[in-house]
Amino acid sequence: MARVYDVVNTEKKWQYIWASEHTYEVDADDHRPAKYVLCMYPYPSGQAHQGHIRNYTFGDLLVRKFTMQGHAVLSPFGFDSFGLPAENAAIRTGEHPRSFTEARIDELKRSVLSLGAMYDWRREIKSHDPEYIRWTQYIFLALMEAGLAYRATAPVNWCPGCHTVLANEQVVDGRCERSGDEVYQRDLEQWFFRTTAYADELLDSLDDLDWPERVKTMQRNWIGRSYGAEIDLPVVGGEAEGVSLRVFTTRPDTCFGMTFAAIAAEHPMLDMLVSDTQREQVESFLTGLREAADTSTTARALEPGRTHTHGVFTGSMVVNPFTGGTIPVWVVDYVLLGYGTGAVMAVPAEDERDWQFAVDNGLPIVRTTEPPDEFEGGPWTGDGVKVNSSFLDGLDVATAKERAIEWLEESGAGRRKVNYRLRDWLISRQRYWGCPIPVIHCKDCGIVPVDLRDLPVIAPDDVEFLPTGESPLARHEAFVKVECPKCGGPARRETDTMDTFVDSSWYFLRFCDPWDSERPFDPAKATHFMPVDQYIGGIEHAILHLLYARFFTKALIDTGIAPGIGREPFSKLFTQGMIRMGGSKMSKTKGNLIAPSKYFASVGADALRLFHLFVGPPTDDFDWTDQTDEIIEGCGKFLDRVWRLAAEPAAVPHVSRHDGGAQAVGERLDRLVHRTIAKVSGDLDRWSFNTAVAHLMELANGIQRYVADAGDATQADTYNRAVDTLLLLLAPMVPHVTAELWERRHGAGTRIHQVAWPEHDPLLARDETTVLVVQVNGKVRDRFEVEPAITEADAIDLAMASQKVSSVLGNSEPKRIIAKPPKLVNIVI
RNA sequence: GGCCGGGUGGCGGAAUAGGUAGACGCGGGGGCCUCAAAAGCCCUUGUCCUUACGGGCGUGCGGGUUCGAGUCCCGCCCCGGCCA
Repeated sequence: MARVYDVVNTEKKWQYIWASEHTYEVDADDHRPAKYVLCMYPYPSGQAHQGHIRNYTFGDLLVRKFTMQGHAVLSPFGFDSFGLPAENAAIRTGEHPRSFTEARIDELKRSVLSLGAMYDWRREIKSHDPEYIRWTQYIFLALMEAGLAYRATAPVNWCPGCHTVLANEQVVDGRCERSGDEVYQRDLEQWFFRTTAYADELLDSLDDLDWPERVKTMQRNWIGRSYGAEIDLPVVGGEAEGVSLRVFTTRPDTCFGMTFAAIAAEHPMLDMLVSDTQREQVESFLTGLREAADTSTTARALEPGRTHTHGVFTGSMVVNPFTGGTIPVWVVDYVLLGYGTGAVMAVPAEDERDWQFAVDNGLPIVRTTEPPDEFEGGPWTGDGVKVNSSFLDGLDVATAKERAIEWLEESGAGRRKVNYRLRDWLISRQRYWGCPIPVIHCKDCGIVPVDLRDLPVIAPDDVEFLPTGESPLARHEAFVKVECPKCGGPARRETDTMDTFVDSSWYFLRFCDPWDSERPFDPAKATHFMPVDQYIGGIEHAILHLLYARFFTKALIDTGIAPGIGREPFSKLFTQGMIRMGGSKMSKTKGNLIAPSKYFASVGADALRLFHLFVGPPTDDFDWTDQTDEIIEGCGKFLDRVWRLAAEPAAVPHVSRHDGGAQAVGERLDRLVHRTIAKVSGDLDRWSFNTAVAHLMELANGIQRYVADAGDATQADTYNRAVDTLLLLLAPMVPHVTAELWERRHGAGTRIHQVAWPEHDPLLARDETTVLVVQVNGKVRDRFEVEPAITEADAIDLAMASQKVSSVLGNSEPKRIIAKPPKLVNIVI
């Protein structure tokens, strides 16, 4: 597409100027009020994709606008550079993950620079940088000392072929996605962060965050706090006689309806509970489960539409402490070990799945809540009067719950209990390309932290990447064999690395002071910039990343690493929509990436940025289609039009002829200018970028119309005011072309992005006239141009005088007239 | 199954407090300029009826509230997300 200016060189010129003038580098002692705008730091996957472009366009718009509004905006950039793809590539091609990753960082950085997005590159962070590793490890040890990092056995997805743990995403149909081996659950010693210690705070303080409700709801569900009771059911007879099976329930009011107990297949007590007569049946049930399961941890949870539950009797009986009666214990496929105690009291009458199970297996059903009259049968989970429940009879559900818990605590059979769905965060990965966990295992001293002076622990480069999947570190003798820091005896270094979510849980704090060589960051500098005023990223991080980052912030405050900062890291969160193509998310794996480089080289970064801003609401997903290139070209054409309007101010003569007509059109343009300032400023504040662009297009149309209407009476000052305002309002969106035009208009060395954001004059921004709509029975019949201050009486007179109205009215008398001056008069007949 | 979004021209979308539905743009049609084309500029473009003037219909479907509903309420269909 032919353009009216040299797009590529203009953009290169300004990118060079901005970098050399350090405009967007800010420090903690800056006198201007601080703002912190942050886009989620990316995994370096090579050239930027359109999702990145969209993200950084939004971020840069805010950075530049806030700067024009007088703020010192902290706008850092970094790379989440540890992770699986680099390691898998190493196994495949033999290339070291470091060189693989750094090549991709360079590529991504080039895209970001070509976009003209402004960052304080002095602060750049890479997760795999030894300095960053040092402080990540330092924090790990601090959490360990505070009891927030601990070691425990946990069931993991184990691939026997690869000798490694797999993440749930790596398990496809019960098999390892790479080797194809059948995956099974296995217990392994692993490191955890005690996220559950903050469960209540993580949940409760969501209320005050200016985040999308959707994200807050997802986090609330993920934490999943529920109030109820824990009940001990004593086992009678058999091997487990005298032991109690502990169950959790949110419905202690239904205890009198408990007709059996159900436990998860992995429950540690299961073996003890299985009687000799039932052993064979239970074994075959468990084998069947293993075969049927896809092995993700939630595998056997009910899938949509699944109506049948399975299980077998264990042969053991337990006592229902409320009734004193005995009930059977069944092992079932619908109870998961990970939730509550891994065992539930089954109340078929008041729980969907218990009902289904009781019906399938002929177990008794006892209602304890009276369903409403019109109820047709099945489980009733709502409120109602308690029945068949001894001392609870006649109460409503909420009161009965309280009474039942009181009874449990008095009798010692149970206690009030708050349960969470949230688990502690398992951070161990049997991987090479991650931050090494800085501990040493000594036979005599146990787990010994690496001395702070010896940090960072860096994985050696000379490891073999073999397609076994086993961590290369475990086979590296020189790395593994160490002296115990405590006793000096022979010891083994930990070979697991940390989940990459650990790196991303504190990078926004390191950005505040990335040069600190004494500590992770200076708390005073962190306090100056934190919290992040605007955090921008994809909805895919709505749960884990944001939850972990919140956990870290709180934990770093409580361990004394970050005293003084606010307990919530991100005041405002914006989650942008996805770019899709052919119905699926645009991604490298799907091979449907549209590289931005081709646009940088043709229409330019400004046109691409304008397109992303203009094409729809930033929250919405966007479908990339055949038509998309035409829209991008349209954005380029608009910038050409701006260029023609703005390039040569001298082309418009100052004519001192003052005829009334010319003055009126000039005034009309002035009003449009001020209305546009008001609208665009408001739209940008509420993230309505698409309408902001539309209003700027209208302003450009208005300027063109002004020249056409005023002809040789065009006033240079009126014209120039309008054009300058257009450029200023466009400057955060399309920085290169506006910077160039501004310099041409105002002289060498002038910088549009250092000019103050325009303010509107409320008097001028007000409409001089407005359209009064006249309706008859709600149908529009006529319109009049009126003054905004028109009185109700005048409006009605005007309406009644309308020819069109009277022809519709005919002989009918108006029954009622609703007047809402100056917008509307509705005549009802 | 539950919860949360969403459904508006040929297309992306606009309508901030219940008051002109379709801003702005893409695409289409016509014109000017040109030897011609590209670019640019101007007009036009929801749909149906009408030569025209004008009128009917129209925001997923069916009801309702209201002087007035894309917007609020009830029921339903479809799409997306999250959770079970």
